[in-house]
Order: sequence, then structure tokens, then C-alpha cells
Amino acid sequence: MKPFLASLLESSLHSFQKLSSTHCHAIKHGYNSDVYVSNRVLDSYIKSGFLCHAHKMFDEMPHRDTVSWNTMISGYTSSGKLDKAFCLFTGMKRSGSDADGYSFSRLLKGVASAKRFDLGEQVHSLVVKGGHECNVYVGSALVDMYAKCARVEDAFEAFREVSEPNSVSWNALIGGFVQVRDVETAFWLFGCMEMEMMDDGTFAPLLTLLDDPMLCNLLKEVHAKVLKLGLEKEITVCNAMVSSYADCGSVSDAERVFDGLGGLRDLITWNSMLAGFSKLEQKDSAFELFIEMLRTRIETDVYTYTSILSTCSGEEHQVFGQSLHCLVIKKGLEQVTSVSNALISMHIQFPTCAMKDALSLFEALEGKDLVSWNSVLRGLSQKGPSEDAVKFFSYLRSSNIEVDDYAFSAVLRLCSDLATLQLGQQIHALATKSSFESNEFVASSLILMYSKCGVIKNARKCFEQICSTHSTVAWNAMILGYAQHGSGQVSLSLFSQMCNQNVKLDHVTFTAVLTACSHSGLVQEGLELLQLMEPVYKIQPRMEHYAAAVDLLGRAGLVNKAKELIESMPLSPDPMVLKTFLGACRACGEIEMATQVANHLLEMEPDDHFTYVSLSHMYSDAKKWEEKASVKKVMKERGVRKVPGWSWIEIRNEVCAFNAEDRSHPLCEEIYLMAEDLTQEMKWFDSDDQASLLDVNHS
DNA sequence: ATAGGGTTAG
Repeated sequence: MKPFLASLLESSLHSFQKLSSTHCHAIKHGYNSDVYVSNRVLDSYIKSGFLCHAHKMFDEMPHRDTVSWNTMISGYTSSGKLDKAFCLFTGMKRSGSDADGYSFSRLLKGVASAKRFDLGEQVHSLVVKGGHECNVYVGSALVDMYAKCARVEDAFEAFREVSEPNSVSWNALIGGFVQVRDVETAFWLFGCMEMEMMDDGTFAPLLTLLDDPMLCNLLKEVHAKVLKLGLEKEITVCNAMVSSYADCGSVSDAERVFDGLGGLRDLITWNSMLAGFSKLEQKDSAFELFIEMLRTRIETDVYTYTSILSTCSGEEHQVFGQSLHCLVIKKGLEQVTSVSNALISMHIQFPTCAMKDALSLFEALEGKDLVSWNSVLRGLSQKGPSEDAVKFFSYLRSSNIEVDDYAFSAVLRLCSDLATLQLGQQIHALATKSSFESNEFVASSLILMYSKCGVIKNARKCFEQICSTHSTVAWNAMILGYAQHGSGQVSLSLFSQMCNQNVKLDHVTFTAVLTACSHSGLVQEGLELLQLMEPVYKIQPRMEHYAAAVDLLGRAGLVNKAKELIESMPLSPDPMVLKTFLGACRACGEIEMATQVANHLLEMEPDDHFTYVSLSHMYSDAKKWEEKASVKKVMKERGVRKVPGWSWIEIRNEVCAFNAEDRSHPLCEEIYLMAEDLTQEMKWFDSDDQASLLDVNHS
């Protein structure tokens, strides 16, 4: 009868109706006081998620043994109700049942997932007191508990206490070092493990450490080992491999693993591939994959939507993004914080009315977290009126929300855009007070802020104070700072230091050094860097690099060389490159070439005022009044308006804004006299570079 | 009859 009952329970799982009818059936056959049968029923209720009902049944059971208590504890720890589990644990002792290895391992599992190190230590002492240390299950659970609490040394000690550690003990220990991202120790332990001991649980967490292009070769070695051990069909291993290959920048390898799985793929596999495409800017592939998921009725979840929403950026994805938003609402995921955060970031990137939509999403979100606040802050500082961003930052501070590294970094970038030193310094003080000063992103934003505000000395100080000397963003910021100051040689020497000290270079590094060369007239050096980018430094030049190089040549008066460079580009130049070229033509008085490129630009971007204004100025300079008039006419016909460029200066905590030919200030006469004096003085220094720099700033 | 480890996200 008992095996029959067991199989009946098995087939009744997850249906309350079936379970209770089986339960009744058992009672009818006189099994009510059979503790074995009762425990099986109890376990089935718990496995099916009917925890409350299980507890009621447990209370009414005529006989309870240790297994009954353990089953109940198990139910509470796996649903995260640690306090209830501990109540049962103490109740168990009071009613005379002794806790055994099962009780302790279940309890420790709950402690581990709640990361309650304090409770864990107490349980540990009870384990020792009860003499359960030699139980490998309890031992592994202890290792895992310390590992999850990031106490790797305690985990190691607990591991040493296990007399015959098995793969679970090893994996739990390695998992601890993975969690604290101690790559070296994690792989050292991996090397100490017997081959036969390694299983899927060993590889999955280790693979998550290999998330950098520099580690791609190691990833391939680990992959080879996975194949050697015949683990290539293990879903967790493959999922981790898809993510790691994507993080290492190799989509093709990620895709190969993904394709290799065929029908074995699960939701995490799809999500990992999707996130990979999205991260590596393969937007079309991401959209295709997502649509395939919908078409083939693969279930979608929160991860799916956060990934695909973050793929939608800017105008070209607005329509699709809005349909996605509808889909999110339909699935009832709009109030899930991570999804809503992705929606906020997406809407901020849309060109029209986006800030308003993003703000109303933010306000409607019940469970706002730091990411939500920072997404709005970043959006406002990039797109919104800067004053609103500053206001939002004070709002954040007054709301008792923690200001973290993301927030500091965003608001400092804002200060550098505004070139407002006083606000920047105040925020620097706040960052110092909350110890974010040495965070690489905060420090980089400080560097940019001080450089932009003209205090390169303080920028340098921030650079020196940074914790990690291997922070690419910090080096990039410092190189750019010196570039803006016209200290191109300093930028270049920082660049070679970066190479010597094995700091990772990225595409921003090259934008920064090329800018440095351009601002200091280092033509040969700049061109050489551009040429070496791909073959030596393994970084593919992007549009901004070509634009910087065109600028470099244009400033040096080498328009023809700039033209050659554009013609030799592997991709067709984008408007940014062409606008830079147009500027170069204008500066060199190459009217014919300028007209050609301008016509091309007018086709690409008929609504952008830049091209019209450049042409118009150039025709004025050349006194070609008819041409100038025709440009103005076309502008009028197309409804394009000149957007004046503003400058501003901070005087005694007050911002004074002005634009070219502005005569509205009460002290206007004196101001222009002073400007004239300064211009004369600069000419007197006979520095053509600085005079032309002044021109550029003015336009 | 009840137990321990592992994959996706600013």
C-alpha cells in the first residue's frame, strides 16, 4: 500500500485538489497515525507550495518524528522564512526531538541565502556541540554559508574540517572566491581539484569570472576542459559560457554555444544570448532573437524585457520601444523595478517628450531603487535642462536616498558640462565625505570636471588619489584633461605609461589621445596612432576616431590629407566626420571642397542648422554675398533656424550667460574693451595656435 | 522517507 500511496502523491504534486483527495484516501485507509505516510503527505504539500496548509497539518499530526520537523524546517528555509524555521528548530528541541544532520544542513541553507553571518556562526557552534561536523552534508552547508556571507577565510577553515570533501564541498568553496571575485584563488582551487571531482557545478560559477577580453584565452581553455569532461550539454555550464563569451567580446563563440544546444536551451540561455547581443551593440541580432522568442513561444521574463528594452536607444527604435512598453504592461511587469528602470532609461533616450514620459514612469513606480533615481538623474544631466538635473540631485539628497557612485558620477559630469567649478567643488566635498572619492568612475568625473573648469592641478590630484592604478576610465579622463589644456605631450606620455603599466586601452583612450594630438598640432603622432589602433592595439577605429583625425589634419591646414583619409575609410563617413571636414575646409578657405561636402551633408541631414550656418559664414568671409543669400533662402524655406551658441561665466556664485555679439549686459562696453585687450595680448605673444583656438571657441 | 553546490540584470 505504501509504494502505491507514494506514487499517487507523486502524480498529485502541484494540484491542491489532487493532494487533499490523496490525503483523505490515506486517512480513510487508517494511515492517519502512520508517521511515515504523514511525512510523505507533508512533503508533498510543501513541494507544491502549500506551506500554510502543511503547517496546519503538521500541527494536527498525532505523531511527529525528526523527519516531520526537518521537512517543516525545509519548507520554511526554502521559501526564505528564516524566523519561522528557527522557531521550529527550537520547538523541535523542546518537544524532545534531537536535531540531526538534516536539520542543520537545511537551517544553514536558509542562513546562507539570507546572508545572516551572525546566525550562521551560532548554528556552527551548535553543529560542533552536537558532533555533526563530520557529516559531509553539514560540512558543505557550512562552507556554503560562509561563502555566501563573503567570509572566504571562514569558508576555507570550514572546508578543512570536512574529512572527505566531495564535489559539492569544493564547489561551495570555489563559489565563495568567485563571489568576492578573487580570480586567482578560485582558479588555484580549481587546479587543486581532482578531475573526477569536477562537474557542472564547478564550471558554471568559475566561468562567470571570465568576463573580459583579456581573459578570452583562459575562457577557451576552460571550454576545452568542459568538452574533455563531457559537460558540453550541461545547461548551467553552457549558459555561463554564452554570457562569458559575450562579456569577452566574442559573439560568434557565444552564438556557437547557443546554437550547439539546440532544443536543450532554456529561458536563461535565450536571455544570456539576448543580453550578449545587446551588450555588444548587435542590436539587429538582439531584436531578431527576441522576435524569434515570441514567434516560437519561448516564455519571456523580467530578464528578457530588461535586455531588449536596453537595446532600444534613440530615435530609430522609438516605435519598437513603444510596442515593447505595451507588451510589458500586458504582461503585468510594469511595476517590476528592474523593468521599469529599463523603461525609464529607454524613454530618456527618445527625442520627443521623452523626459516627461520617463519622469511619470519614475513617479508611478512604487518600488524605486537607487537605479531608478540614477537613471532619471543621468537622463536629466544628458538631455534635460541642466538646472532640472541639479534640482533633481538636491531632491535625491533631501529624500534620504543614498547618493552612490553612479549618482556622484552623473552629477559631476553635469558640473563639467556646465563648467561650474563651485558646484563641482561642493559635490567633491560630499563625495569625499561619503568615501566615493576614490571610486574610479567618481574620480574620473572629478578629473573631467576640474579639467573643464580649468583647474588641471586639482584634476591631477584626483587622478593620483584613485585606488586602482589600472582604471582605464581614470587614465582616459586624465589624458583628455591634458588634451583640453593643450598639453598634448603630457597626454602622450600618459598614454605610453598606460601601455607600460599594462592598463587596458579602449576606444575612449584613442579618442582622448587623438584629441590631444589635434589640440597640440602633433600631426605625425596622431596619424601613427590611428594607423596602429587596429593592427597593434586590437581596437577597431570608430567614427569618432576618424573625426578626431580629420580635425587634426584640418587644424594643421592639411585639408587634402583629410580628404584622402576620409576616402580611405573602410566605412562610409557619418555626418560627424563630414561636419568636421566641413569645418576644416572652411578654416582653410577651401570653398569648392566645402560646397561639395556641404551639399552631401544637406542631403543627409536637411534639418541640421550646422551645415547652413557654416556655409553662410564661409561665404561671408569670402564676400560671396549672392551665395550667402541663397543659403539663407534655403534655410528659410526648409524652416531651419540657427541655434545660437551660448557661453557663460560664474562670478560670485552667479552664472552670467551670453552669446556672440551680445550687448545686453550693463557693463557691456567695459567687457568688450577687456576682451579686445586680451586678444591683443594674445597676439603679442605671437601664438597663432591660441588665437585660432579663440576663434574656434567663438563659433 | 527528509539534506549540500551551480547559469541571465545599472
